[in-house]
Amino acid sequence: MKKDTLISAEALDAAPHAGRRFDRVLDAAEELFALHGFDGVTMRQIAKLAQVDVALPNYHFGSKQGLFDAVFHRRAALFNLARSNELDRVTAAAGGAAPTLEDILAAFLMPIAEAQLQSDPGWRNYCRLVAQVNSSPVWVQMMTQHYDDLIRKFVDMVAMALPGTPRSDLFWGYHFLSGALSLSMADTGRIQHLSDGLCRSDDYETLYRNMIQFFAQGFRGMKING
Amino acid sequence: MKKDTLISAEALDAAPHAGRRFDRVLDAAEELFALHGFDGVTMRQIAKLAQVDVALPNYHFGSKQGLFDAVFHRRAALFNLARSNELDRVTAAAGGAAPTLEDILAAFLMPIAEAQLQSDPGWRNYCRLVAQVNSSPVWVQMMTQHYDDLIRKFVDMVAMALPGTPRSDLFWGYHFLSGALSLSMADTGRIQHLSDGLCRSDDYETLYRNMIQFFAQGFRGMKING
DNA sequence: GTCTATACCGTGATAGAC
DNA sequence: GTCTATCACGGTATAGAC
Repeated sequence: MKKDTLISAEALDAAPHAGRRFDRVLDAAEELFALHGFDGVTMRQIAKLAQVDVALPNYHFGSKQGLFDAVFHRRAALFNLARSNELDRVTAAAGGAAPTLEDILAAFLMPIAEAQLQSDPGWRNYCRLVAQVNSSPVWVQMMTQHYDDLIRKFVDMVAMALPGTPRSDLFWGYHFLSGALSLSMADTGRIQHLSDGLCRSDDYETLYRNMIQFFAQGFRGMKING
Repeated sequence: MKKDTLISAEALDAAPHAGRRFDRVLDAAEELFALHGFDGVTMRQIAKLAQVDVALPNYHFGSKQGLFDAVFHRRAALFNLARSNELDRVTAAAGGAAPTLEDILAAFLMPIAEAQLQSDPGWRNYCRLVAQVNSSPVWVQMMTQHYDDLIRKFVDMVAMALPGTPRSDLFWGYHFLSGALSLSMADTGRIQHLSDGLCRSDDYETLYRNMIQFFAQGFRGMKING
């Protein structure tokens, strides 16, 4: 079996259940929550977009909160797996030595770039959702719930690539990376507008290529600090 | 007259109108919008927190949207002035030469650090609000409305400090900075939790000191790219 | 088991009376 | 400038159709 994408598309978009009411509700909720947040969306809007009855989302997911959780959960597992696998891959590829910062950053970021590059808007919507959750004092806990393990793994690998750098500095570095990544996932189009079209918001390749280089330099700069 | 803060506190927190119903509504709205976003807050909640009648916010601001705009607007002008002044100050201090990247970043960031360090929670709340607006596809336009001029000024100064770097790269660099800044303003406490307390979320001094160094390195790294 | 129609009850924004 | 009445809309429970 050929595997040409980091996130197996079959796992989700071409799933045997696709198109069924249950999944239409999830897709509709994902799209609307991504744009307007939890409170900006009503169950009635979701039901309408999914072309199902108002009561159906509640039947399947118990409550609005339950639906939101299900939406967030659905792709988190796939994201974690893809990114964790990539981190393992570069570790293995480096033999016994520590992988380069660039390789670690690429492993951490490229599954996200790939998700945003999909023609299907589902992953892009999910990314937007993550971005909003990550910036909200009341919703962040969903991030810690689903992504802490992966992030600790990432920080540990950066630590190996930069021996001697204080661990707290590495976490600050991750904080900066997380912010930049979060804003990139939000995909608001602001950078395109701000740069008068010089940077294209849908040019994810350039975005992430620059990001890897930029943050590798940033992390290396912390080593001097002491 | 002694001026010991970048943002004059008198301009707002000790204003002659403080404590009046009109201002109590703005303060209450700021606090609630900052935590829950536009749709996560009801006019009744705002009125209750401000200890005014439900109808008063509408009387003064026309609508919920009008109130939100007023809240966002109120501190934007002060922020812009403080940060723009700082940029001018480092330009002047450098004589004819270009200021260093570190000085430019400090001028851009320190007024925000200072805002978050205020004992009064108003500025911290406002920062959170900005962070959420900045990450939302439907609300970003408020950022461009209020902050584009300042950001272009910042990018122009970075361009002078890094001659030869492609302008698009500088905008990508700003995009990364904006993300990191945005997440810092969101002040969700995640970095503290993630680092097991190694980084304290309220340690704004360390945060911004690291940020200046980290991003100066990042920006310099783009020059190599070509 | 899967889904629809509908009813319930609380709450929202706002207009108009005071 | 303040308060109240109104009416639409919110999430959800339930009864029963397929």
